[in-house]
Amino acid sequence: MKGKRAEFGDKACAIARALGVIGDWWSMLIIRDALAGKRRFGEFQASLGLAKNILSTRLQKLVAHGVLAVVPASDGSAYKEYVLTAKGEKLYLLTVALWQWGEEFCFAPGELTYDMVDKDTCKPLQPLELRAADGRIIGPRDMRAMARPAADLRRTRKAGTRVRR
Amino acid sequence: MKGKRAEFGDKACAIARALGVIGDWWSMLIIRDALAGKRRFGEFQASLGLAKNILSTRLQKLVAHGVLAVVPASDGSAYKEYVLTAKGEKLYLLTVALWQWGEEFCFAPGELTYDMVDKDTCKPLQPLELRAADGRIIGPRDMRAMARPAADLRRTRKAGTRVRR
DNA sequence: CTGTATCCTTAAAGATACTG
DNA sequence: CAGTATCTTTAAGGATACAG
Repeated sequence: MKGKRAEFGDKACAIARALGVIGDWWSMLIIRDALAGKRRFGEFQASLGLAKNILSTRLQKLVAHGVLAVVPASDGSAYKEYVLTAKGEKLYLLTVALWQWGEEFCFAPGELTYDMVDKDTCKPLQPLELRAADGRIIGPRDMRAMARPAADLRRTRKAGTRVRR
Repeated sequence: MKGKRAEFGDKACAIARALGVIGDWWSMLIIRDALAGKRRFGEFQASLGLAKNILSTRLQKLVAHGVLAVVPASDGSAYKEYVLTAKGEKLYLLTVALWQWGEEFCFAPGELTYDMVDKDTCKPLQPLELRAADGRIIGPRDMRAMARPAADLRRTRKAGTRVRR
C-alpha cells in the first residue's frame, strides 16, 4: 500500500495481481456497494464515509483496471454513473468469500450483522465450496499450485470491458 | 491502510471486518504461502521479498487475530514456526477466489502463471460456484444483504484458536 | 538463521476549499 | 450534487544495524 514499495501488478502469481487491482481497504467495499446497486458518486461516499478525493482516486483506479465503467447518468443529468463491468461483477465470488469468512470469524456471538441472501427467497446462501474436476470437495490442504501456461482456460480479454445492464 | 484513518475492525459489515484482518497487500500472500506449507520466518521472507520488519509486523498481526499460531520449530531448534489456525485455514476459499479471478482477468493471453490444482490428481480445480439454499446457482445480481442477528449460524469462537497439524 | 529495533522516505488517507 | 485541486498528517513500507 505504500506505492514505491512492492508492485504487485506484474507478479507471476494471480493472487498478487488480483491484489494489485482490488487489494486495498476501500476497493472491495466499493465493489460491495456496486454489487448492491449503487452507482452514483454520492451514494458511495455516503455509504463508505471516506474523503471525496480518496473516493475519486479509487473509482478512477477501478475504471482504469476495467472493473468499473463510467456511463451517463440514468436520470438524464449530466453526471456520471459507475457500473460494474463483467470483470467487476465476477468479483461477487470474492465478495461472498470475504463476507462468509468475516461473518464466521469476526463477530462476537450475538452481534448484529448483515447476511447475504438469495434475492428471490431471502434465504441465506450456502457456504462456498471448492470442488475438484471430478466433483469431490476440496479442503485447504487438498490443493497446491502448479505451473502452466495461462492461455488455455481463460475467456477473451474483451469480456472485461463489457458493462452491466 | 493508513492506520489513524478508517478503522474497519468494528464495522457492522462482515466484509469490512474481514478486511481489517487480512485486507492489506501482504497478509493474503502470507496466507497463500502458509497454505502451501511454509512455516518459517525465512521461508516467508524469501518467498515474498519484503523487509523483515514488515514481515515481523504482519506475522504478529495475524497471530493476534488468530489466523496464525506460533508453535515450536519442528526441527528441534529454538525458533518459532507459524501455522494456520482453523480460522486461517478457512481463508483458502478466499485465496482461491482471488486466484481464480486474477487468473481469469489479470493475465495477458499466453503469459505464464500458476494454477491451483487438486493435490491428488493434479487436475485444475473447478471455478467456485455460489449456490442458494435450494442448490440453485447464484449470480452476481441474484443476491442482496439482509439484516439479521449474527448468532445463529456461526460455530464456536474457540475454533479459531485451534492449530493445524 | 531468527527475529527486533531504529531511522528514513513517501505516498495514501484525510480535511477542506473550490468549480461546474 | 458531483467532482477536482491543494495542503497536511502520519503511519506503512523499506533499509539496515543489531541481538539471541
